[in-house]
Amino acid sequence: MEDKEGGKPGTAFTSESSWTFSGGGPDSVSSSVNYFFDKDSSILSEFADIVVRCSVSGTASNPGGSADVSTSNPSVSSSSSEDLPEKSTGSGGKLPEIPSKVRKKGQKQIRQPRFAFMTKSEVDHLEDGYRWRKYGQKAVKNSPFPRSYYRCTNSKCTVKKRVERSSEDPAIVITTYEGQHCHHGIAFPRGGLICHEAAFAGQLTPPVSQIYHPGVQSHRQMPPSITQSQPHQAPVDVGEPHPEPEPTSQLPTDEGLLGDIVPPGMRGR
DNA sequence: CGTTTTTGACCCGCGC
DNA sequence: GCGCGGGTCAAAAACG
Repeated sequence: MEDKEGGKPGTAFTSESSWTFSGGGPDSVSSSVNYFFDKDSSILSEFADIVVRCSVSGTASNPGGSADVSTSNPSVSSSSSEDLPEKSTGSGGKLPEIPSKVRKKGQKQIRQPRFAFMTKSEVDHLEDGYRWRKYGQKAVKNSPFPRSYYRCTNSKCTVKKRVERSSEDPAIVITTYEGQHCHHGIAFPRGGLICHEAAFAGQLTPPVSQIYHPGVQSHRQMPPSITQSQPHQAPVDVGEPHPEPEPTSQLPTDEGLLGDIVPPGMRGR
């Protein structure tokens, strides 16, 4: 599967996008964003340190994204920061000899910085510039949609990603990144670099302001990312495969979305 | 042939 | 203490 072209996955959104970003944990979440999926918010808050909620689309329930963002909320959990000591991600755990897998899980793995955001997209797996390998899928209790677990293909990188659809809105994809990439991005054979979004994903720690890079698009060298049931997304397209990052205008793909996620306030900063 | 996806099973943490 | 839900691993299959 590799890449088929990352085509442009979904893109149904075009209208305005409203973003709500909250950093610093649940507190902020509750305070700033709540108009869209309450439930989700709880979920997100659960996730964690940073939660970025983006609702794109049509519903436009948002007044304009202009503001709710607390703006600078660099409070992005400082705690998690830094690189976590390492996680072996459970993988290391499975020792063939040990009857009971002693995974890190047992040790209560250290919580890695997590970053969750919601995206309205048809595809579940959003491209962020990194290569991910799916290692599991599980049915979620409250949602008819299964949750997929991805891990960065870089052997040295232990970043994980969780993708699930909102039970409230199937169109909303909740992506949660966990951990930080220890590599710059993937240098795909095609020669692309990584998009900042990816970086953003990997740097959950730093101030959000840096996280978002609207201008950056990606050169999708990654697989379409359609996982699971979705055979292939409709060729929506809007964009061209040009490697040149566009100023965030119309981001055709999810990645674009990511790039677009930047709340107005943040962009400036 | 190599890599990724799929699927079932196992284990752990938490709540009741 | 038991059950439920969530998260991860591993083997097999599929795909490029």
